Amino acid sequence: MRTVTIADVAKHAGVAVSTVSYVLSGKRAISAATRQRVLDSVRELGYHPNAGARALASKRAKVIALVLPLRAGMNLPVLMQFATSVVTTARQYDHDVLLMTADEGADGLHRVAASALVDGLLLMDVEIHDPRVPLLRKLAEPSVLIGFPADPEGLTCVDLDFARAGALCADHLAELGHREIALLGAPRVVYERGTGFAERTMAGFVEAARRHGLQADARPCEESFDEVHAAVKLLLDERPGLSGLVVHNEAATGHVLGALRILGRRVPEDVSVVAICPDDIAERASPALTSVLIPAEDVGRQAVRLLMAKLEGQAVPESTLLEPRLTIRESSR
Amino acid sequence: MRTVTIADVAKHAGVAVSTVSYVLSGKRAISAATRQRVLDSVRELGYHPNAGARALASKRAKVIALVLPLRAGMNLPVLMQFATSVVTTARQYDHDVLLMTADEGADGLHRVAASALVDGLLLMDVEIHDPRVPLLRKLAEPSVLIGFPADPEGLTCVDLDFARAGALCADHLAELGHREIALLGAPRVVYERGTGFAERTMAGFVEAARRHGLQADARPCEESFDEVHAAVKLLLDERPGLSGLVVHNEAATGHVLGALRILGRRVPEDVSVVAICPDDIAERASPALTSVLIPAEDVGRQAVRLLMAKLEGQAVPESTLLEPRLTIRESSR
DNA sequence: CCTTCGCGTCGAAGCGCTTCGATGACCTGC
DNA sequence: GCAGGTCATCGAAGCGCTTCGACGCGAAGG
Repeated sequence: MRTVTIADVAKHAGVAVSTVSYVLSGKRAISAATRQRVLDSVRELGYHPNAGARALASKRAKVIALVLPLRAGMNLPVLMQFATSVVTTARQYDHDVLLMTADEGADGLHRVAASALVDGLLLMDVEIHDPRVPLLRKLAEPSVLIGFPADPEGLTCVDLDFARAGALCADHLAELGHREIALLGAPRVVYERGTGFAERTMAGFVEAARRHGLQADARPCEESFDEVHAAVKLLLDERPGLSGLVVHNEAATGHVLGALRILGRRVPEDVSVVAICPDDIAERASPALTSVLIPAEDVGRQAVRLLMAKLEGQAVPESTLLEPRLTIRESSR
Repeated sequence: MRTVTIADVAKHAGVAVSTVSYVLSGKRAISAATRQRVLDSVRELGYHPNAGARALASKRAKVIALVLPLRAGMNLPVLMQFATSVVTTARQYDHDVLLMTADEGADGLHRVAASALVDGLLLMDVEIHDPRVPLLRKLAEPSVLIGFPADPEGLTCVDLDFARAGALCADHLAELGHREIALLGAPRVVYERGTGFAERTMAGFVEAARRHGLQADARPCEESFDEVHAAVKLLLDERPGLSGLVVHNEAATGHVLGALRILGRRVPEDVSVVAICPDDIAERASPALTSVLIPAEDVGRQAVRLLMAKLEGQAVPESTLLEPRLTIRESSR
């Protein structure tokens, strides 16, 4: 069973090859009658354009690269949600997604761009001093970054507004009347790496707390139960008056609740807890956690949209910050 | 800056286009001198073959599709590890990976195959009665499945030997002298969906326990703390003599430990716990869990190898089962 | 009535690569 | 010294598609 080509369709419909092409791309007017005849033939023969040929002739592969970090300390469920939404959104624009891991590094980006395998790049988990950023500027390949490097000048970046997220948590706790609050963040290594989002959350939190005149405290937090337990214990020992706790560390969220239980603090009676995490985790915890969700889907969708706009040659804003949303559940009062 | 083509390289090296092609593919003998000259030109000009043109002419895109499920109840970290190892291994064979989500369904498979976007398919999380399987047979596109459908006849399937994994746990507990043991599995929905691996683990466990003359019990297990707590409590109430517990549910693993702690059972003094999960989770738990690891990386690597072999036209075994490995840590004695 | 225009369609020229058959140059052995 | 055989290289024919310019035709305009 030889594969069906555009020539087969043309013959079957009794038109020229170019006519079929124009029907399919809509780049020239075609009479309704002809269009219908062609479309029928396409369906009947089960025609699918050959991707390579199309890419070669049109210089558009209809594929974008998704560069995932896949390294320690990352938040897998969020990453996954994100990847899903990227794929889904890309498909809506009739594009496919090539998966790349960051360990191919800059060479990898160069390779896929130079070989015209992809039309654009989507980089996740961009760091403050990301070695890929300078290359990106050189390549002049359309790209969108998730996260912010130190100097976003001339790039297109999307992210949740983490500063606002941190602030939102502090606002919420302040509103409830708490006077002493703290934030438990990502593992130390994440800060050392200079990943922007973790720092920005802390900064937003501290700043908002200061504005409200609260006593606040923000520190990294490792992910094993024992370390979480130790950290929570230390915190409670040092700050007896502490009554509000923000957790921005998915893996640790459950452990924090466990540690509080063991340390004899009730949630929310003794300590109010607010998490920054996806909704499903917050809902599954017990008690269900008041949370600021990380809108991975929105970010993915938005990133793809921006990239598509760039592929069309449209101008797009340099930075897009997505507004966080607080959902109140059982863990805060 | 026009992009460099093979013709540019040919001119620069003073040879024919076909000679450059043969140097690069190694499909015909080329004198050492010429080869070197061509290679130098390639480097100097920074030449990267155009993927579309190559695909068109050679009928090989050097891209494989990775079809991920991305639905509820899946084990994200494992999935991620798996995806990483697939990408890495594929790159070793000079192939790239196109990411597809299962919700594109059979149409999606058909599309990428018919458009020659990819040379082969890697399907994850195959179910017993998977709607994609019949299509796969029709397509005659080289493919490898992770997991086993009801009838693997004529397909190529790879998976961890879950029956052995379950058995290994039972063996281990029997050896330690436990007489009453139980297995807490995946959420009920996973069994209802007919995902093979969960069932096979249970079967292997039960069978091995029977062989050792142990009293055994295997049940599904949800993933919220409350439900896990309830399930563990019920189990201990019903089976006071229970002293060995196997957990085959990543999300629940931590909660089981928490529940036992709350219910006043020490691990491993009162109850020995064995988990079936990736090593990092087992190590991070406290106490560190004796575990059978899910070798996601091996599975990914093996799957890609098999697919590449098929692309070369080689015959490959219908089914490949990867041997599980038990690592003894602190949670069992 | 003839020119002009726009619409719908066609033919052909590539896009950059692989691959097949052909062509020399050079060696071997009788 | 020449037929036969290698070895290295070349030229050209596609692969299946897009796109540009051209063309025929009926409608509109003078």
